[in-house]
Amino acid sequence: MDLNKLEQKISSIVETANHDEFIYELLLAYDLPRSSITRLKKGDYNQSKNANELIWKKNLFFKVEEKQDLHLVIDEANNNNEILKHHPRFLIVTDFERLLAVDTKTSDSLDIALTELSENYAFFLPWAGMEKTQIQNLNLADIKAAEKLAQLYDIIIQENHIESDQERHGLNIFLSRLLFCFFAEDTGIFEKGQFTNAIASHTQEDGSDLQDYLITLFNILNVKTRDKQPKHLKDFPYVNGGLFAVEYPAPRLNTKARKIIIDSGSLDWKEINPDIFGSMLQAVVHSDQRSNMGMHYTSVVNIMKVIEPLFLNDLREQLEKAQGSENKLKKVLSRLYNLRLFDPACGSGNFLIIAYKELCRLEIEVFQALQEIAPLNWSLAKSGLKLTQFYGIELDDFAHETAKLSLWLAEHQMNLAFKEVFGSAKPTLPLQDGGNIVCGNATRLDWEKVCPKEQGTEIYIMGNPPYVWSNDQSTEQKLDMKNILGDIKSYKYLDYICCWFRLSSNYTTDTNIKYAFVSTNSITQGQQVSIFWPNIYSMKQKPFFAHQSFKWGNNAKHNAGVTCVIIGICSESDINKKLLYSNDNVRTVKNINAYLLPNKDVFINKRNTQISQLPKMTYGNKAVDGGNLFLTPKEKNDITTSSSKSHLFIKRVVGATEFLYSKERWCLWIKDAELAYANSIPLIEERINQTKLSRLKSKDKGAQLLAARPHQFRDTNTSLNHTLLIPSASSERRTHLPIGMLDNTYIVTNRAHVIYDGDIFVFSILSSRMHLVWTHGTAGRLESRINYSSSICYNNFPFPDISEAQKLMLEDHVFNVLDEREKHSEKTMAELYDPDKMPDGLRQAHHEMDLAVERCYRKKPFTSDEERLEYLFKLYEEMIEAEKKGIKVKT
DNA sequence: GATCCGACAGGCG
DNA sequence: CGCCTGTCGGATC
Repeated sequence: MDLNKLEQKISSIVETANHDEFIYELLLAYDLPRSSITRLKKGDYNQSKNANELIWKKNLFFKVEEKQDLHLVIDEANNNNEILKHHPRFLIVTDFERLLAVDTKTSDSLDIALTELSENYAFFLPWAGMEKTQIQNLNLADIKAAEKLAQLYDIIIQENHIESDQERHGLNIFLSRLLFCFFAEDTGIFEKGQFTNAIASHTQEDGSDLQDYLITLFNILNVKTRDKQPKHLKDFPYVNGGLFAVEYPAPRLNTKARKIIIDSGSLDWKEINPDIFGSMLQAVVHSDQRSNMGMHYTSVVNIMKVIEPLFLNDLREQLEKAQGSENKLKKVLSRLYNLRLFDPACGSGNFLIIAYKELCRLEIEVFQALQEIAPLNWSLAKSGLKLTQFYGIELDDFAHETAKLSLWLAEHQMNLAFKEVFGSAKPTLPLQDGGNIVCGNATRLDWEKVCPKEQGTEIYIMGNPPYVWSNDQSTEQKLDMKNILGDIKSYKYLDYICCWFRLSSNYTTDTNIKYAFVSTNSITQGQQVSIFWPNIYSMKQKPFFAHQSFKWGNNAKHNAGVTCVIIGICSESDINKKLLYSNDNVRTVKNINAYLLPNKDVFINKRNTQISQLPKMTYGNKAVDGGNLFLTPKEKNDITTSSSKSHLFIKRVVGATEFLYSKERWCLWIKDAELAYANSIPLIEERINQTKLSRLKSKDKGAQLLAARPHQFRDTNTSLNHTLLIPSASSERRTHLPIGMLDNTYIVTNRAHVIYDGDIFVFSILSSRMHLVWTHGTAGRLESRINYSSSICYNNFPFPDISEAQKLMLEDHVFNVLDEREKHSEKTMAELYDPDKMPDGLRQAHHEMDLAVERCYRKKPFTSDEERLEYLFKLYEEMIEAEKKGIKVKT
């Protein structure tokens, strides 16, 4: 929804629409379906029997009332069950002079002159699917400005030949300067409206001389003294500051572009949030990102989660302790001025901007405290914070220009805040040196050149670097990985973000510098942990605070689908306390390990044999068939009715979904010797051919080789008797892993792990709380789901050697659990193991089985999952030690 | 030959 | 559109 257009439409409705059409036009403006509105007009949808009234289920109650007081009318409607039973979202009454409205969901109300309706368009945005909770933290000024810019950008691209990097860079600079001017004329840097008024009155309507005009103007902004120029140019103040220092071309512009520029003057630029706006702008110049504007910018909430524990809380504490002491307060000031903040993946600079604003607020507090105790010395408060304290690296040229610009805008906003408190502030113009934002690849630049470690400074590194897992890394990124992480064994399994952790640790070595990043949680789970983190630990660096997994979220229309963690790292010797955050909880813990658990440091390595006396677990059968070897019940039926012998080649197939939700699925399962016969059935032959084609098309060499036997899955494993099944990905909410026990007629796919013909008692181990706790602690995750693995989770699971008698006893419990499941054979496994719906009998059977399994470890019962995990980690280490020495652990 | 993972992806209410 | 929960097969060792 284009908010600028919406606002315009509403204002024209108010001006021109006749009274009968008013409400329908209004609904149309919010993009409600035209056909529904037509039927509403005809009366089909109108639930009201009264004249001058309209009730549209779930959407609207509308009444025209020209005699009574509108307040009484709307209150009455809001208490009228005949109206409310249709659940209208909005109640609106009007006499076409004033308009009153109530949002029945939020109880917000509106009481305005009808002419003010367009300014209040946001009130009815829920009609367009935008809830107030969504809009609340979202500045509509940002969206509207970004939309305007997008329109302008599109015209410039059409009218100008922009292809080379240099041309693109020129355009980026131009947009950045234009933005500055809009902002400047709305916030007192220029005269109010000076920029757009000058364009309106001194350039041709067709836009033909606008290009030259802007080039001239931008040049003048860089000149300190003017004389010969005409007055309308001379009146602009001297800006400088690098923004206008170098002469760049301006693009050709046309009538429409000129109009957009002039119209932009009426937007609310002073309401712009430089942090978020920058991210939206980025989407303007990358048209592929338009649909998800700002998907990857970090929300202010998450930025605070990084900077507060990293340095802000410490500064606040110091300020608290300094209250009443001029000396101590002066120390806080000098500490503020010696801070250096460095974001090596800064995007459009939102971390730096938020940090800058927070430091300014702190500085204001310090000055207030100083004025209180020594008013004579501190009557003239003058901010000493400088943009040059902020450092950044950004790959994208436009984003890096935006970051520089946004820092200036933030500086001006903070100057205004300063002025509000102290009555005066340093002048914004001429612009001072900006932030040290470098455009380039952070993995290839020398960070010490970007942000030199000067004596007496206190440096913090922070940000939200890019997450790219191995399969998605570009050739370029793979090269970066090799350069930064190449010395680490199996580094190719790591996420791209590890480059930033490595480089930060290198930068931080032998200093008291601290760093913290928002990261994908996958580097703290599964296989990446033991590949990556020992390298950081060996540099004597450790996490000193961490946020456990939380779902990524910001105000973008479409959020990125990823679950994040935040990790703060510094030299071990600099840590005095460790804070572990989970959701809204904080606790001080003795240790934060690389899994971000409050346990001792462990690294669970992949291994391909079992550390305990347990049978081999493998992966289910992988098809790599483009879907052609799988059959729905209907497809299976089509084949079996076409040929009487075809059922010989069809088997029931089970992956995680089929197992958990009792879904029926079949597959072709053909032995080499039967191939000729199978091929004689046309429906089967067709599928085999399609499989071959699909395999030949694959980028993967292994898949291409498989094209030689397209009648089969890549793997062809089955059991003689029974199969234990563990879903590879499954919900983390369950209190027990849903383990399957299948007979030998089933084929299991690679969506599940399997133990073929293993001892029955193993079922009890896999189902146990002990194993679940271990799994939660060590396995990889799909977001927050369990991504079970054999080489990390199962093969490393410590379980004592037990006697035959104990095995028999565990088996009894297994049959107990299976019996309990059988009692509810109509239910799916997902229902049975839903923590809210689990039948009592099954829960009890599992509980007894848990106790039996736990007695294998020790006599004393476990009292908490933390205790269980601690015990398992300890036993794991002992078993690894013992294995090295070639002995067995006594349990 | 074996397998871990997804700035996800698909279904449902 | 937000919530819930696991497909499929590439990239890696």
